[in-house]
Amino acid sequence: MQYDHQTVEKKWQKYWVENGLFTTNSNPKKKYYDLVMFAYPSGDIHMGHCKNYVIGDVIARFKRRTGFDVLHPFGWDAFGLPAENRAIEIGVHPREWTLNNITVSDESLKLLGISYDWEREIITCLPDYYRWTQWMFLLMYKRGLAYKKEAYVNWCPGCQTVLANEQVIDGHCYRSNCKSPIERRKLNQWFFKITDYAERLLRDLEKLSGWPERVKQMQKNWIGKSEGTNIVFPVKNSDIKLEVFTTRADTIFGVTFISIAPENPLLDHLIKDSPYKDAVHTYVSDSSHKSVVERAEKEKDGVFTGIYAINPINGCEIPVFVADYVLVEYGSGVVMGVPAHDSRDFQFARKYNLPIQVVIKPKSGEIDPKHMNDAFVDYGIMINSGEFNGLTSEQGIEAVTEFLHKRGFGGRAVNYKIKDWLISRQRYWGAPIPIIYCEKCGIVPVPDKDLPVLLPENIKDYVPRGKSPLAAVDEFVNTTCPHCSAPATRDPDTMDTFVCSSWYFLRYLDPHNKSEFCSLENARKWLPIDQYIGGIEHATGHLIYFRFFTKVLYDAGFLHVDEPATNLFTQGMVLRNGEVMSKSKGNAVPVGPFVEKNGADVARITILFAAPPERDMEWSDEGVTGAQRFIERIYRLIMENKNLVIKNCSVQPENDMQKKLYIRINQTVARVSNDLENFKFNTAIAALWELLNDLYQYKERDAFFGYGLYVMMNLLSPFTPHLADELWFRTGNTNSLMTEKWLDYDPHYMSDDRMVIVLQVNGKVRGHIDISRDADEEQIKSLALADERVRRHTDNKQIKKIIYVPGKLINVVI
RNA sequence: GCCGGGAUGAUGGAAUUGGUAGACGUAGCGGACUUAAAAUCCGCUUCUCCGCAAGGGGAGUGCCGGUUCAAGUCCGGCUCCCGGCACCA
Repeated sequence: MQYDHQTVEKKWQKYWVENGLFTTNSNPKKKYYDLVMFAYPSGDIHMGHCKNYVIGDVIARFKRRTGFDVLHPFGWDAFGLPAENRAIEIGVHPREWTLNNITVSDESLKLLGISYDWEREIITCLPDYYRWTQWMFLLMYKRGLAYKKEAYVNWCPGCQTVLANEQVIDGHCYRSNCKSPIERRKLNQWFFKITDYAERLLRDLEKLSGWPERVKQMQKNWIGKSEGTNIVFPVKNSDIKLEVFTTRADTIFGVTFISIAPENPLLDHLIKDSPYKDAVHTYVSDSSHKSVVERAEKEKDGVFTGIYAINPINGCEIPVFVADYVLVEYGSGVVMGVPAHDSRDFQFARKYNLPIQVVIKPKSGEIDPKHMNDAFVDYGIMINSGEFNGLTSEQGIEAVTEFLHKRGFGGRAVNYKIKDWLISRQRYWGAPIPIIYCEKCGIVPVPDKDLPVLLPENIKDYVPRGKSPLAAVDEFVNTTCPHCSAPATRDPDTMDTFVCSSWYFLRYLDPHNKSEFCSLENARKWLPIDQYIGGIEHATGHLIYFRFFTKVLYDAGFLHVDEPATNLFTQGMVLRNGEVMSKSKGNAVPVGPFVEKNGADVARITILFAAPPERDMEWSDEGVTGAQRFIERIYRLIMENKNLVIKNCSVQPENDMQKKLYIRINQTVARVSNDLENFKFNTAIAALWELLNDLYQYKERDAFFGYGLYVMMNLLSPFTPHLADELWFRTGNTNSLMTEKWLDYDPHYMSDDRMVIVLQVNGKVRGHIDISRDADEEQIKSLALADERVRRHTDNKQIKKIIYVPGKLINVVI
């Protein structure tokens, strides 16, 4: 009896859609928002992409059967560079390429039987969607969270555009087929002020108990909160004050120089009368030509500015250097140099023969300043520090900060590593920034009523040349000022696609709303996301951005929640031959042909059974073989016995064999239900496999056998929905299992009334006794001591004690 | 450097949180069915020692040590691997 997956799968896919089984109940009583990260349409999807979707689908199908109104939508993150690069290569319009990819990929998802509510599909490159992306920009602008500034930014020479910090990996472009070394350029760009939310983004991580610890830790590191002191160093013979940030105010007596970043805007003013002006300019110019990586890897160097600053704690004069190991964007872009207690400062001081003044000694022991090889960076006891001598570093930090604060030389300060989010991109295929520049009125936001600012379609040249291709489209750029109607120009840049993806989860809630991105009513119905599923690679990008957007919308009164997702699950990747599955590596398994040959349910089992879902899995032919056998064996067994299937077993088990099977059945219901709640799909399938093996072994064709078959097909439905529904149908039902309530188990038959007690002597297993569950401790002990194998080890020995773990084991200690 | 996570048979992986290590699958071996093969069904498979056998002993979850009647699981110290951040002052 051969299982004809092709016919069966098509039939049920059609049935599900025609009967609206994937359609969301728009008035949920008990809502469950099950969301997988949407996708970039870079071609047809392959099995590597599908793991995510299969996991989401299992959850959706399970939750529906346990009484939830499930929202399970999908969509496409459709703007972005690959489409544009394709356009440059082969001349097809990015829109056409993207929409084609979406069409074929949607088809593949349907072939796998993923239960998306297709009526809610969203595509970010369509004006209906991106008008709201633009609206989000304007909201940020109105709330003072979008601003334009001239700044040093990450420039990708490959993509010919700027990138956000989150898109620079080890000094290189994040795009896997670019990876160019990032350069620094000073450009006038739009930023989102995510730093205003740094503290809340950090603090609220505590609320996210349903998020993996790893992701929270990564976000914490990324936000990088650092508490310390701002210290003001007045400049000698000048009104300029240099402010530095330090976490080690206790080392202030050891400051022997100050370093300022070459890009620091204070610098020009500082050196305007200095005789060392030219040398400084040369140094600044040199370092501006170095890439981020080059600067990080070279030896620390700098140049004296000819300027001296005054240490506010003791009035000492100290030289000011320009040094490009100082980051302009962190703190104030000026640092105090304490060579004795900071490794970088130590190297710098050695190179330029600056004094190394020891002011902290270890809590036990001494430091010999003459023979130091490196800085002493640990906390210790303050020395050579005047009235502060003898304080511990912890006390010293407090005391010095307090001292300076009282005298107006600074005070407590907090710094974050996270930087404002640069969202301008000098590329075509994105949502245009809805801003107009007017000579008279300056920066003018496009009024809401004029949205969307349409991306022009008739563009001839996509090739990036350092500015947006839109700058060359006169019909687009030239407009009139919304304020004064004078001729004006549009911003030619488009937005980072991560802006589009920061709010997409809201559009699903109300995808056809023409007047709002989402009504508050719909937001209240569905938010927060109950389960979000996606890749770990988004930990410090998208997963921070969408939290940021949620908080801004909450503050503006558009949402009632300030965190988007209560639970997050990060799935592992799909590998083949040891490498991540991808089209470009040539190891991808395309969906269409695989499903044609083996079936969607085989694909689903292969993915789910190979490894726990959070771990990387290797796609192997052996895995496919196993999944195939699993499905065939179930089909055969149930079809051969289809007349025996019964929905409940009203009889009580009469013999041990029946009881054993009935217990197995109940245990399986419990195990599978529990595993489904905990993302343990591999062990859930293993439990089903055990039940299957037991059913094969069971020779009686009685009610318990028939019930076992019934339970089997029921529990299968989240994993292999086509097979399950087909069996359900063939055993006399006219509906889909999707609309059947999930099974309960009979609590009276969860375990045998007999138990197996493990017999140990000194912790070593020596035997077992099979005994009634009501047996008391004394009875068991005496049986254990009488056991032949136990006696072999206890005879002629003195028994010290006997440990009895109820229902489990007995350990005789000799 | 800092912060996470991990290491279990030939192999993917189980193990109710301290209580029979190796569930389930794959591969391999053997058996049944078959003229034969495939498929299917049924068994065996951590290493090692004693035994013709039934059976019995010993060791074993990266390494070393500890706690405990009992450790893959807890504690201390390492080794290696993977991931994140990294000139953050």
